[in-house]
Amino acid sequence: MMTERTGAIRPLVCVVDDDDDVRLSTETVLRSLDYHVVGFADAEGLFGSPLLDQAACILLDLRLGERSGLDVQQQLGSRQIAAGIVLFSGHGDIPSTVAAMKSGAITFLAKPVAETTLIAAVDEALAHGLQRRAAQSDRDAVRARYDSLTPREHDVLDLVIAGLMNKQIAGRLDLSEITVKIHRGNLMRKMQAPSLADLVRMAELLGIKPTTSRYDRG
Amino acid sequence: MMTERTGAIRPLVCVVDDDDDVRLSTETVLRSLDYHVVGFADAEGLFGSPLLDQAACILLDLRLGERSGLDVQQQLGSRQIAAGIVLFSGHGDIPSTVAAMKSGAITFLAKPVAETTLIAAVDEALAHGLQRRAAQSDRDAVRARYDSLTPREHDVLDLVIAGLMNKQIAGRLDLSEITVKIHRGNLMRKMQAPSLADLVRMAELLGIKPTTSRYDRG
DNA sequence: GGGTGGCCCATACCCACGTATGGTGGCCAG
DNA sequence: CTGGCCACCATACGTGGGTATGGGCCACCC
Repeated sequence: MMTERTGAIRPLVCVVDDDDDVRLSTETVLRSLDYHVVGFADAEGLFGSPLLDQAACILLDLRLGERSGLDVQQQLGSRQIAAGIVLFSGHGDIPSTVAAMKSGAITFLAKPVAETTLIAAVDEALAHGLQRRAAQSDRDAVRARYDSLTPREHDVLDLVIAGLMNKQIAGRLDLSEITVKIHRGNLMRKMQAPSLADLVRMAELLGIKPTTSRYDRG
Repeated sequence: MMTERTGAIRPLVCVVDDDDDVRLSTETVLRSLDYHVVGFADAEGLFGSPLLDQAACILLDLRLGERSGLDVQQQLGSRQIAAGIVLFSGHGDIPSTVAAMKSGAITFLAKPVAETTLIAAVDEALAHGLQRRAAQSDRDAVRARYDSLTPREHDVLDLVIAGLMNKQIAGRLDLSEITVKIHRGNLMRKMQAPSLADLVRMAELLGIKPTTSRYDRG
């Protein structure tokens, strides 16, 4: 699956809690089990850290000063952070739990958290985070190749993955068939697609839906 | 998207609660808003009903006599019921909520449920349920065609979607190239795939991963 | 025993695909 | 203004894909 190995990155766990006692003790527990842990007292610290992009698991307190952990979670999502997120709280309620889970949290823990429970949650979050990270780096690589295509190549790709023949593509784009062939050959090379099947899967990965399809006009 | 229209099915909402008062009042509220509702006092009633397959939304009490609503939810999942599931409970706790959401519940409501909250949850569950139902019927249709293939056609399909040329497929399966072409033509017809691109997407839909790929042996 | 269906193969033909070679024109930046 | 990139097109050739025609072998079932 083309997983990325950027010089043996140890999976990173971020602990975000404004309560120093809770945060530090959590960090200590995890470090004793050989996890790579970084703590933050607030959301600003987390978002300001260059380590954020390496996080594979983020433990997030529901109450972080003025902000809600749910807001932070949303923000992590919009920043494309591919980490498994675990929320925890002393006064957690059901609506918060539902909101967190809907936004893709791995789990929601009630303080005080038993050590075994914590470990299980972290492990699960790490697994998800690493998997998401791998998937995302694959997708980014394909996306980069896709972005390197010229506008015309994009047009052709779109119709190619719709299953149209070169002749039909030429008709749609008001081109000669030979020109379509050239664009097609170029985009296959640029996308590094060994075959049409691979190209279709790449397009699926990028969420590119084929336009109209199968209706030709000579 | 090939959505199925089996004679104007009105989306069905199932209410499962052993408390008659709660169940009946919920039914009444929903019916007054023109939802199509059926109530059940226990899980046995639900699973025994022929209406279950038509359900697009299931409201499930967390406590159903001896059984947990979570068990029922699991069972619904293993029975391939494509409905949006909403759990609700008077004494809901966070672990239950997490478990429900992990299993794909739309939301988890605490009793007593405000009417607007209920409606919002039902609408969301219905939307999910109907979408899942449509997706599932599409997938089932493709699956049926896939199952109609002969073993040899399965072999060939597998290598076709891996992007191999007929010549390479013939080598792998120790066949003549012409035989591969025949199988290929037959499976394209049986799968009702207008093009290779569509075949690849069908295979993706069925979760068929291409074997090895791109390594030939002359 | 004859029918059905799966599996296999050959020749032959046509079309689709890919690419090489060679050329035109537009646009923009150095 | 020249070099580079994009877009466009033509002829030509080789290969890949699809299908028709015709045939052989085997297993299973009525």
